[in-house]
Amino acid sequence: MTKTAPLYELIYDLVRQIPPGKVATYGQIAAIVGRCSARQVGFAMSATPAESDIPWQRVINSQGRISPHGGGEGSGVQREILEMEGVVFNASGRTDLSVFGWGGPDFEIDAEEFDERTLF
DNA sequence: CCTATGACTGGTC
DNA sequence: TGACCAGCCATAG
Repeated sequence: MTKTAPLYELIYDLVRQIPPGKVATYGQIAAIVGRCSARQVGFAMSATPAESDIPWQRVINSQGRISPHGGGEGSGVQREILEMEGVVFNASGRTDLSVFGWGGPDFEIDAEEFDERTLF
């Protein structure tokens, strides 16, 4: 850890604000943070231990699908958690971001360049 | 400082 | 739907 707060902290804090039954995409998180791309979000998640209090399972890719980051079964567990939260998956293992897509922590965030929040 | 890498994204076939 | 290509940015060594 360096003296400067790693981008992870910002992402973690954001992920923690994701309500149950909702899912956010890497691009969405990156857009809210406004200081990185989706890849950094995924990288942050990889650095996030499963034992943390971070609902990393609520962070999925833009395809509304869970990223097969490790043992394929691991992603299966992630799906079960989301289903338990109230998220529904299709036969293809995808979720409807139009319904379960997270609209952000609120309509505002500490992001400075968060001008175009007209996504929804 | 430079190189390699990654749980991504969007477009195209 | 699934596979391939190129661009993206931060972290680690």
